[in-house]
Amino acid sequence: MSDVKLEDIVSLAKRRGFIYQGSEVYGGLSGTWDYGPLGTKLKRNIKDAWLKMFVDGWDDMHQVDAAILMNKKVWEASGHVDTFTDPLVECSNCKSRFRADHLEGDKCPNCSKTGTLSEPRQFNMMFRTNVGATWGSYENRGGNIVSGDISVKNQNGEKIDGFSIKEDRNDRNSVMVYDVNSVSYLRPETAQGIFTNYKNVLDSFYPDLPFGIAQIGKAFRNEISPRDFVFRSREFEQMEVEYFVDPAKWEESFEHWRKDIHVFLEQLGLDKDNIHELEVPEDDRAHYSKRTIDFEYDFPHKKDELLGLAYRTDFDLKNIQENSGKNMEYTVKGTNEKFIPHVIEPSFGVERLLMAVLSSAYKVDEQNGEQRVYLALPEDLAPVRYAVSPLLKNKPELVAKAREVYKALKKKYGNVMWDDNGNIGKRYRRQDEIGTPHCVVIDFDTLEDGTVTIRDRDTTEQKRVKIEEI
RNA sequence: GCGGGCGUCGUAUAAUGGCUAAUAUGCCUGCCUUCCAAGCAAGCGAUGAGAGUUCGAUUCUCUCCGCCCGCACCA
Repeated sequence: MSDVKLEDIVSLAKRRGFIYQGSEVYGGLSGTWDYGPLGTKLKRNIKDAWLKMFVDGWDDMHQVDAAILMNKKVWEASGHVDTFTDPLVECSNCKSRFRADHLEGDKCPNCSKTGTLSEPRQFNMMFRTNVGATWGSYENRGGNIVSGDISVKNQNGEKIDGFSIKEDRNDRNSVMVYDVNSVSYLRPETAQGIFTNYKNVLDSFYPDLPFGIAQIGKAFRNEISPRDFVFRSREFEQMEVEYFVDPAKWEESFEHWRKDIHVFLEQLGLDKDNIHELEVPEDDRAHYSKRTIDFEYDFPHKKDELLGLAYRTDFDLKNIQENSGKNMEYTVKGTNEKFIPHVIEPSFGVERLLMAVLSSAYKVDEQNGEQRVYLALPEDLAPVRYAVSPLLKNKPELVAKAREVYKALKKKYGNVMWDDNGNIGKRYRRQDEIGTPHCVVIDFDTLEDGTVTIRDRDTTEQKRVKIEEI
């Protein structure tokens, strides 16, 4: 288990400019987090590592970047509009909640009253409207009105469930209803942006099977209770691949992915002992999946899902073919064999990886009798790779030389920070906390022989090297 | 969503129905400092938002917002 406290991570993330509460100046917005300069860099490095490994590192991988807003039909065909809900019911008497499919009859299992169970569902799609809201009426069920817990009729008198609805405070029988025809959903997964472009990529490249289409992008879910820092939020970033395979060979590719995922996680510095594979049983799998492995990680809050690997069959392409009328078949070159490819889908959450990286890198040790906190980030992930300091900042010749070294390193590596704050010990501690692997210090010897000291974050040891050798 | 707890400088804590809301750290300016949070001096910085009670509210009450914990949920 992780022995780092979540609050320590949150505090450091805030203090050092990794992650801030979303909309903080206005009191925040539940389930949103903003990334500060270092958090943005760390996130970028994680995404780069992923691209390097799975897109650049695999053959026949094609990256796309689809629009977040998509035609409504995408989500109707994918099954999300119908099934992407939590089938909960609530007792209007005792307020307890239950899964609708676990109940028998209309008796509340908690307080035993009958006829008190509502007909709610939590709609997990987020959406935006293209035009302003209109006013409509709803069937008042009595008691407290809860958004998502009432039904709304559209202009044709048909019941529409699940939309977030705002009460008119002046008239409790009137609510604001969004015009259904103007709705476009915020994608709850990036996958559909890939499937909808499958045909386009085929037309441009016609890659041999197996091949993959990769995408990194934001996704949105109307989570009931965002929780555990950035672990579960309403807006998050996914890195997904749809890997198209011959249905007869899906297991081979599945296994390939499974292995590479472990390699990747190790590269991020995650401890093998904290990573657990969970074979998801049929009952818990998504509606499209024939096999799913959840990769779980020992987070500070608890063991929880880090990413998923799913065999998605031909569910999506088949749906698209049926709903769009367009042919999604793949023709094997040479044999002219035709079939709809099946799909292996590894799905990574950037924030979850970031949280795992932070919590595994968070270390506390003792230096000269004092507690030291440092982030043992892998070199490629560290937001700052080199910090450059003059040993003393009131000696112009040292400062000038240090500036020179800084400029050269900055040009070479990019993520290099100038630091002349306080004294040298303070700088080391500060750089430790943001996970800078190397501190370069220019002293009087540098002026003589062109060598500098490089101090290592994890061991605190220093050695002298020529400037050019860095 | 329900129930419980909480919300004070960037961070970590203290205190208070009435005095300039304190301490450490941080940040900033200057001095000093020849390698692991040294020192001196000056400065910056907070009661989540709104309403109510009150002569007076950061403190009491209510609503909202947010965070944490439990339940539930997370195809």
